[in-house]
Amino acid sequence: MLKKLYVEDVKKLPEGSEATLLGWVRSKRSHGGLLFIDLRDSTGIIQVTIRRGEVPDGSFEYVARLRRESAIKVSGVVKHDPRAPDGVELRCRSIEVIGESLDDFPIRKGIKIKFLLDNRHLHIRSPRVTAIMKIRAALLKAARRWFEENGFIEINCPSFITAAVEGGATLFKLDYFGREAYLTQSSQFYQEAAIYSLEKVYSIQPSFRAELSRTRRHLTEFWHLEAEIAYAELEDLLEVIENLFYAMVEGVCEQAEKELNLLGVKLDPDVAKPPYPRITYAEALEILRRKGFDVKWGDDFGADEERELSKEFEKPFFVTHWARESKAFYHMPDPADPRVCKNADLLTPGGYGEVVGGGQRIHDYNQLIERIREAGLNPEDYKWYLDLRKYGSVPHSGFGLGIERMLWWMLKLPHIRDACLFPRTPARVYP
RNA sequence: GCCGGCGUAGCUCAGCUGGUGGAGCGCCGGGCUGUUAACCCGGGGGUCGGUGGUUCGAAUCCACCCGCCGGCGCCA
Repeated sequence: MLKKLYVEDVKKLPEGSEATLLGWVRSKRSHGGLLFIDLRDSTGIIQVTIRRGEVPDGSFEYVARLRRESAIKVSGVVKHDPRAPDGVELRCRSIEVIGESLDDFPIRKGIKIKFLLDNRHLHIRSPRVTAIMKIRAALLKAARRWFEENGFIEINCPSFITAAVEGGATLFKLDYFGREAYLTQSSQFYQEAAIYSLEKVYSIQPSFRAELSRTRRHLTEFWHLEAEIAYAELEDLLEVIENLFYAMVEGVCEQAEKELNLLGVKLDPDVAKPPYPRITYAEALEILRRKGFDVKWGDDFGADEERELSKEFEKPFFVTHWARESKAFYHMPDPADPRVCKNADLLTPGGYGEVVGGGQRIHDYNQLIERIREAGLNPEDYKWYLDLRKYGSVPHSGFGLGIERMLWWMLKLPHIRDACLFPRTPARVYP
């Protein structure tokens, strides 16, 4: 490796240590014979001071002309000095240019969102985006760890599919060697197939939605964490969801404390500590009606309704037993009340809304056919999915969680696209 | 898809009762040995989103189109 030390490491070295750092020139302040460089790498920023006469002939003048984001290699001595940011700086002895910026770096303070998105490939170098991506990684790591500890097997499902999960018009259609195919919007059906051998499965992969939804909580491509569990009923599922959710929040708090501080986010894991409040759809309707909303049985909640509802809670909360007409055909009708299904959404407090959706699936062959017909769909289109109910079908439940939605809530991000490296929205497929 | 907003220098914007396009920042040149995305002096930089129309004359008025932003519906 060309690089052995990182900014984070150098900041911890004792006074007088010699160190060599490779990084990028985040900014530069010139004072004639004295030059300050803020050197950036994946772990942070350190000030480098360069004095004329203390570096080899000619290199001072050369470095003084370097543009922002030039890549450099600096060797020097660690100096603890209260005048430096964080009280530490690197006094330069020699400096080498690795990759010079050929042009003025276009990203700086005060730039508006359109330009930042057009230049996302450069913007992602910012400490803020860097911190969010580290938190995202910590979140996924915590999820995998929880699944691992609880006996789940990670599976990978196809992105090219032929049938919709819910038969909507929200699929991206594509040409598959002359045949019509689509990009997946959920791995649920494949997971349901997998439980007959692996029993408890999960997957983390992109889902695609061709919805022209211009909101701060929609992407056309998002990372979908999904799980499916054999022999699990709704109650079992809710426990899985809240335990996993808590483990993910806890994991971020433990592993990304520095990044949370950098973002100015105060995240208390106790806000996600189970058990979560549970209300039924019928109860949610009551609350909304009390607040003056005109909501009828069977209506799904709009953004305003969801926001108002979420103000009633401090913790994430479940809304269970939705009206069967408002949800997809595969949800299990509740034998105790056939007007509703044994399903649940997990909503986050503070108006951030739905992050998880799931429930118990219909496992009876004839009942599923009946529900497919009721939904105005053709059972022929769901042949292999129906097959799963023909051979040793068992009760099972599953859910899907939007990774970016969870980050959006957890970090109080202004927009869900802030939770991904290269967000995809109806208006953006570049860079 | 619906409603609203915006598009002028590299960036952020002013200019909009029609009369030869401006500022701040950045950039370039010069100065400065303790700055905190420093400071001081000087300089270059434009198909005013596009097309058409009204007019002696359009960044400015009108029509259409394109692009993006914000919100709604839909959802994770």
